[in-house]
Amino acid sequence: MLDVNFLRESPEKAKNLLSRKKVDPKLVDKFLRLDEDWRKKTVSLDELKAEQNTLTKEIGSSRNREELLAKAQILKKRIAEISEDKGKIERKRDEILGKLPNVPFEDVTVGLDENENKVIREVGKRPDFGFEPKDYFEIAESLGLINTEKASEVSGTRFGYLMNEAALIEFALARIAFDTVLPHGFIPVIPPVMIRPEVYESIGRLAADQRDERYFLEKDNVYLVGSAEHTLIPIHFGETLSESDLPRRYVGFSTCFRREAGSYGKDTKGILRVHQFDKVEFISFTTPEKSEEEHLFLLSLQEELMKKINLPYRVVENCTGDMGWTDARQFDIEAWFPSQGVYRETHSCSNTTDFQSRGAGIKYKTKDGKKEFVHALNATGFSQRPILSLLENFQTKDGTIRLPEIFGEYLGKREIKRKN
RNA sequence: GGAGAGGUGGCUGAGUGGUCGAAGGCGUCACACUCGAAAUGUGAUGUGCGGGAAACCGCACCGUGGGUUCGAAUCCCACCCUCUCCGCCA
Repeated sequence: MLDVNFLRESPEKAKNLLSRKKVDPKLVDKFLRLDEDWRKKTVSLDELKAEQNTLTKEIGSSRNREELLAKAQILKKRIAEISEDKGKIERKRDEILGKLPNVPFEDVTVGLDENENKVIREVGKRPDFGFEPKDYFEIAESLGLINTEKASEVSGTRFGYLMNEAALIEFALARIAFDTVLPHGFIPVIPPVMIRPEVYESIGRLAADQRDERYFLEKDNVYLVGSAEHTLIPIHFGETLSESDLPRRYVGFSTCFRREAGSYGKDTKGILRVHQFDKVEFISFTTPEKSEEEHLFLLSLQEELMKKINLPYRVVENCTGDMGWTDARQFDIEAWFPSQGVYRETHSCSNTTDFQSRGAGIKYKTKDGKKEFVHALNATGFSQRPILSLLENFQTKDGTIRLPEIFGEYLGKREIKRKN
């Protein structure tokens, strides 16, 4: 959630920045009106309670109880009334606060949607086939790597069996991702994939724009996570770290569950967009001063990964209209899909500043003893999508896949051939 | 799934209606002692919100939410969580 004091002290700035994220700036005014009202109610309620406290102490030690008790009765009623009033206002106020996403940094390109994302660089050589490249799904089916027909029979649409080399490549990618970041002090984690509603809410992942995206297990009152990030960030829920602990970095591997509500008809073929996939995720907690630097560091790790598996990619900085709810700045990495001649998102990299840590109560103690909220960052390591890009980029005319060198080490082989 | 125990400050652990934001211990910090350290002694040491230029003042917080009461850590109700034993289980 946003800092209430930021809204109080710099409402014009808040409105300006929020409107870039397509948020109605009137919400801020609405918030401030309710907030002022709330503060007034708080003052009068506190005064009455102070009165009650003194009165109550007198009753305990005094003899003319009758008189005082009558007074106390009246006070009690007034307190109940004002308290109810305050509660109502508070709920309305907080509801609006829940509708406000993190503000983007001032210099983020203002735009409506992904078409206005800023391309920062394109890296790697796109393959130059002497033939019409096939799409990953056709390749995968012919090589027995993906079965969606059976999966839809068994589980429904947007599921797939990842099979044979594809299954093994997933493990190879995960291992490459871990091996790449472990030397940088990342703590390896297999986190829980179920999360309690209060905690989910606290990190801004049940906000209006994504609530429908979550699977909820009613019987047990838990959500399935949409990313390892969701349980990795609250690994320090309610804790205060010390400045010398920062940056604190984690690398996690988990299955991710997404309902893909609202994406009906989008990418229905194949497994580019599925309800369940595995992903390696990087998380970092830093001081506010270091978070932009850390953000670039995480991005550099992602690029290192892409270079290791030789995928042509580009880096974009998301414009304000295409940023995540919790993000102040976001980069995406998009891998080349030659069959369509387009780049598709395979990674994202976000600086959520103190938006998530405020809700989750994750602080750090500065060297001079003050407590501040940490900045939290998250970035994709490898998910399943790069497998698809690999199949397309390293296909050959006879249908064999010739994988980059690193897979010799991590997969034990570099060729995927049609099984007679 | 069955049976039982329990949730109090950074930790541990007292507290069964007012004098309790909460004893004691540990830890942490400051000071003293010391060449320095350890040990010892003295003092300090929770969080959030609101008001205030500030000093400071007020309110709230003993798992969560309700209730009883002039007054609740303490009594009542519901829920959540943790632990132990049994059962089941990768």
